[in-house]
Amino acid sequence: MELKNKKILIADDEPDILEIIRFNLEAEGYTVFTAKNGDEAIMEAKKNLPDLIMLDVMMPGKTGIETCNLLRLNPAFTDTIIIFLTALSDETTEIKGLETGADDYLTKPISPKVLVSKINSLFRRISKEDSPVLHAGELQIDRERYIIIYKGEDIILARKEFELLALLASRPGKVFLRNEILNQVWGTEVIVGDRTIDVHIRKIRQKLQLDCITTVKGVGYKFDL
Amino acid sequence: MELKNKKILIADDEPDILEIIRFNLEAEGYTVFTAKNGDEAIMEAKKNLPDLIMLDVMMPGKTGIETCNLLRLNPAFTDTIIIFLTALSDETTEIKGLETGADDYLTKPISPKVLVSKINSLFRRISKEDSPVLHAGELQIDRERYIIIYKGEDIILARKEFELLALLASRPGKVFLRNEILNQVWGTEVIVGDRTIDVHIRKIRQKLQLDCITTVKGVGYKFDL
DNA sequence: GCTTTTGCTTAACAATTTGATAATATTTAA
DNA sequence: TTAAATATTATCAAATTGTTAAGCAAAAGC
Repeated sequence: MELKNKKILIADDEPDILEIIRFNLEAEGYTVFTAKNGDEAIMEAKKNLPDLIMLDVMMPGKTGIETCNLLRLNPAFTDTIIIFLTALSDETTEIKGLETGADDYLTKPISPKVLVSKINSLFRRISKEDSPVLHAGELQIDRERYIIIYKGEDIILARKEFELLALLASRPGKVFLRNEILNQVWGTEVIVGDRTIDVHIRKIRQKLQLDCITTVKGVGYKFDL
Repeated sequence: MELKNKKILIADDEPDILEIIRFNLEAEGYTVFTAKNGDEAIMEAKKNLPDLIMLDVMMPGKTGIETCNLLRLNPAFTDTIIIFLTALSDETTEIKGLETGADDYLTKPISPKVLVSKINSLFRRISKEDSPVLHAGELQIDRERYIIIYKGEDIILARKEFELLALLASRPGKVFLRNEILNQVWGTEVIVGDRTIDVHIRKIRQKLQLDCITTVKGVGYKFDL
């Protein structure tokens, strides 16, 4: 479920719409934030730095278009995907032409399937990070295909091993404390013994045949090529 | 980057614009040709038979609109996608209304993201209308006739089996979470048991006699040839 | 209208993989 | 050196998926 590392902010004045969209996108594995109006959307955007922002065009206070223009003024949001939600009735050329700084638009009523497929395809086609592949030297970590590629060879890791390696490799050089690792890979509720991490680290080292994980005694582990 | 087998011709008198567009489209995997004016565009079009032609409206000599009209007279270009590039200032009703024989238009200044997404979506629209057949290696999935063709043989799958395979094959290599599968194939309202997906997967594997679906334990399934 | 077939789901069980632990060996830093 | 931390290994339980058969409803034949 937490496979997609993408944040989406939705702004709409109708709570029902917010919930429907939230439900469907969370089911897809996205992290969802919501806002009731343009001002709130801008605040949330600055706070959470979403990868995609969905703005209802007709909102009390600032319209979606005004909100979009304000967001685009901020360099932090030049690369953010912005899409509009519009009722069929106000589907003007302006929105159709996407001259508003938005990347796409959706018409209400929203079909969950269309919503999800559009969002997915936007991430797939527009996002600068087109593939969810993490490159670290000769090593590629493909979250989508759930495989490791080392020198062209596919290496298959079990889930915990994969998540653990992906975490470490997400910030090469950074030392992850054992606690951080436990929280990120196992979650906060699960309690496992002391040696569990070690065993998984060992399996990764074994399968990769590559000395890329360094032990920092008394502290944690780090990934380095 | 995936290689799209599509040719795009761009005509604009400003070399900078040509290069920006060329760069972005080539990065997307398109093959790009350029022309400095209307006459050159017509020559290049005849020579390379592009799938899409992008014409600046304001060009010395023939305007983009005149060029478009001339191209449309030639039967070779009746099915070619033609879009206009226009500055906001000369965004006349004529262009907006697309009464010119063009399929769409883009306004300058051009956002690379919008450009790429528009081009992609135009191709997507056309290709979907053209053939609802999904090719994946030796496998063809015909959404319209609801059949699978493998090495020339027709394989008939039941509806759920078909939809499941079509989903997985829509993005070869991508691991679909069980949740994603349930949402896409069964919908969000329906609740089915744990083993339902497995049973359908098994039937597909059985009927296809082909090891194309890989289990990623604890994660989901993926299609790979 | 009745029967047969087909498609879908479920349940029960088998097979497999994964992950955690314990026990032991080894390494490291003070 | 020595206590603490980590590595290694084997083992076992739990989680996950595979397989099969059966039940039922809807569709298709007769």
